[in-house]
Amino acid sequence: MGPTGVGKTELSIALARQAGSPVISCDSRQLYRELNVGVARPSEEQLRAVPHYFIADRSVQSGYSVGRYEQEAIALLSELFTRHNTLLMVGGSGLYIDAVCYGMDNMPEVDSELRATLMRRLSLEGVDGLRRELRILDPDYYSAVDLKNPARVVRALEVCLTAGKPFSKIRRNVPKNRSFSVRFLALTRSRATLYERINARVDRMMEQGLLEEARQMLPYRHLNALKTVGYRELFRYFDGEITLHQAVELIKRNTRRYAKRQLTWFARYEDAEWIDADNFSPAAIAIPDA
RNA sequence: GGUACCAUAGCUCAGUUGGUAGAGCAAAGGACUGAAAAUCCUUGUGUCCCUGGUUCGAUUCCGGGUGGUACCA
Repeated sequence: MGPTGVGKTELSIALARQAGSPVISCDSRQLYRELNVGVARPSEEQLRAVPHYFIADRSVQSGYSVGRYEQEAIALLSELFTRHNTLLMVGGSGLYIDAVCYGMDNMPEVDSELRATLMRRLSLEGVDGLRRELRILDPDYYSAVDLKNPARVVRALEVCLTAGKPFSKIRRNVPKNRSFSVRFLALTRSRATLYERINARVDRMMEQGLLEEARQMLPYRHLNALKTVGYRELFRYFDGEITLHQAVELIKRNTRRYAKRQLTWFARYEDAEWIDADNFSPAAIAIPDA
């Protein structure tokens, strides 16, 4: 794991070879085949060097979610573990990492109409109305949740309404038993270097055709998959709301902020081994017998 | 070379009728169970250019210096 732009992809190839493992991606955006330049997908060459999973193998229209990822990843792992002792998982999506390592509680499938209705109510009455309803349906969660965060309130409500019981009764927060043990390697760099790399990478993405890639995604801008740094800013440019230069600067800033959020997330893995990518060689990591 | 104006946070600037200062942006810290590259919360970081003077006290007023900008030569 590591923040975006820290150098996970490059390192992953070397480590995968060392471990005799494929690379199992844990990235909520590189999943999509339509997203390439903007999500810094590994190069053709890198993909050829080692087998990769969960890279570019579904559509932005598939309505993917962490829940599906957990199921598919666990199924894949148990299949691969029949042939491997050590598997390498690489990615920066914290929630996806948690889903694999600790599991998600089993939640009902929520009808997209219900979500849409709640979103409509959100824009009409604000969070207040939704909060009041949550207070009735799930007082426990109401007192625990960040009530200012509409995403949290909406999700809790839709689960309550679908399941017919409180969200907090379903969200048990008990780690699942997994048949493997996990070693967390967290890559980091000095903040200054990380931010320089991010800024430079955004410029490179623009040279590599991010603008055109984003233009082709315009019809899908309402999908969750496209609520992504690098695309949404360019959508605003297409709308004539900001200049191209402004869009690029915003992509850099928002990517930096994203990296910061990732670092905050990773900081809670108490047993993570932190690796300074500024001076490091793959050989420094001892991979147990592959 | 002369005249005028400016010099305050990383940047752009406001302000202090003399009691060591605050906005925007950038940034920092945090939360997180099917949107997660998402969503949300909190926070002002400072030789007020340097140096003398006046004053109980100067970032503020006065002199000098340095740097910048504009105009005139």
